[in-house]
Amino acid sequence: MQAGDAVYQRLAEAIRAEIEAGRFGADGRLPSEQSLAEQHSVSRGTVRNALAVLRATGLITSRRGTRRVVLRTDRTQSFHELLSFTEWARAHGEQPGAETVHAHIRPATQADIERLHLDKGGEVFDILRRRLLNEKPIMLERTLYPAKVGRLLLALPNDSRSHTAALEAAGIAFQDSEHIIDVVSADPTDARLLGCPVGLGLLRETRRATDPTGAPLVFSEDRFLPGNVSFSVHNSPAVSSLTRNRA
Amino acid sequence: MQAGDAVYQRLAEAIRAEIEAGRFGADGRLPSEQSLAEQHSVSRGTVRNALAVLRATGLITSRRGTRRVVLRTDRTQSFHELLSFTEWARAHGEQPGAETVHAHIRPATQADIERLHLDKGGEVFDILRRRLLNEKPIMLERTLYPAKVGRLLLALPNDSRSHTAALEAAGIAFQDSEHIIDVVSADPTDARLLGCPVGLGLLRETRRATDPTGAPLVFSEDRFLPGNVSFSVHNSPAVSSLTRNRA
DNA sequence: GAGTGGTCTAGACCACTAG
DNA sequence: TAGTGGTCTAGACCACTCC
Repeated sequence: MQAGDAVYQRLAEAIRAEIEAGRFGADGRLPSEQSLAEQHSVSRGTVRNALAVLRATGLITSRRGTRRVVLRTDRTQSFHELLSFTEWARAHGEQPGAETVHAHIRPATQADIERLHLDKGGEVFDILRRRLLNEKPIMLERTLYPAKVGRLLLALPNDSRSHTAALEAAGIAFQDSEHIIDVVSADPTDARLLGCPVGLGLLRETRRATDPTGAPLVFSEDRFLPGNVSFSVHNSPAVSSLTRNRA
Repeated sequence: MQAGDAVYQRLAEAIRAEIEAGRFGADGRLPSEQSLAEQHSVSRGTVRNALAVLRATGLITSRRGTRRVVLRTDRTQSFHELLSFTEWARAHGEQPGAETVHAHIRPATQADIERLHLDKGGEVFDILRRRLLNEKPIMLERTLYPAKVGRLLLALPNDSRSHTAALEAAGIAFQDSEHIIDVVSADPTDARLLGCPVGLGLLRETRRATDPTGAPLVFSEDRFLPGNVSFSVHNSPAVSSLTRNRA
């Protein structure tokens, strides 16, 4: 949503907007770095920083000798939409919903201590929510916040509000996130709350987000009913963010 | 495997090796950009290029005001390991295997034409392989190559050799890849070849790789038996390569 | 041969962290 | 206040694409 302060971030946003508006057409060629630099009165280095952002998301190509080419003109997803189910659903023009199954502060287990880098004897804010899309349940979300973060959330009355947005408004900065994607078999709780048979294969996304110091802000595990969502990743040799792991 | 020609790529590799060797310790602080530049007799810009590579893979942090910190010391995965099942398995010290179910050149369907950007009336090299890990079947791999690429592969006698490695040896350059991950229900063919019940939820990875001009080199769909592999992605606000999609 | 993106340099200023 | 990474500039040379 908010454009960054840096010139290259604002420039990236401007170019992205032009691409989405079809300014260069699908398969269109972008202006040269040189001319973009002149048009926006910045140096070539700044233009390159901006284009690197778009390159990393697979929006444009990059190849020595020829102009950059537009690969897609569709809306791209922000980092925030990846962390917030609510923002993601809204951006897709769908009606997000949430029903809290439970939400309470409890002592951290050994696993929690490791996942959230807590001190021994720490507490966590443990939330289980059933997520709806257009009033149909599609996902079960188990979220753990360090108690310090959780207490901020407990002050919020509204169940349907985005936790992520609320935390950002409170000055909590999300810096990095690590996502693990695999399949898990529906247990009796999943089956009851999602209305599916026990043993059905659910798409699972386990996620941990950290603040700029590397301190974990949230650990969560989402289980999606099959056929509702997929995840996609763009990769190039220079920056490879996806890894395949042995389970 | 082969380090790139660029100074920053070789430097990134050198620093990565030092990290993996535990040179700075887990949670250790890296030398400043300034001192790295002096040590390696390069400019700070080149050092920053190198560190950006490590940053993108989640190996090190990046935060204004403080030294960079090592996040992980474990082996990182190369772009090639993401494209080649064989290389990936070997890197994990496991025994990869492949049994070809079928492999033939056939006319492209309409779907193939779109996926591989073929001309009307084009042909594809269609391969179905059962993949083994330590002699146990774990994945079914349906691969489509444009006939032009496929003919290169047909010249190879050995079934167990990595197709990706063979193509690279033949001068084919992989530039970008797009991966889509979701769950799919095992059909009768999957069940028979993987030895699982029909309807079991399989982890599916659909992948398309392109050459530097953006021309598709391969389209493939892998279906993994649950519990064998997972995928992980590292994301940060500046470069967000993961997206969640509505199926 | 002209134009393009990839790489590298050298220097500058700023925002932020930490002692 | 000193040190650090983030950003921006200006200029250079090269590898590559395409005419």
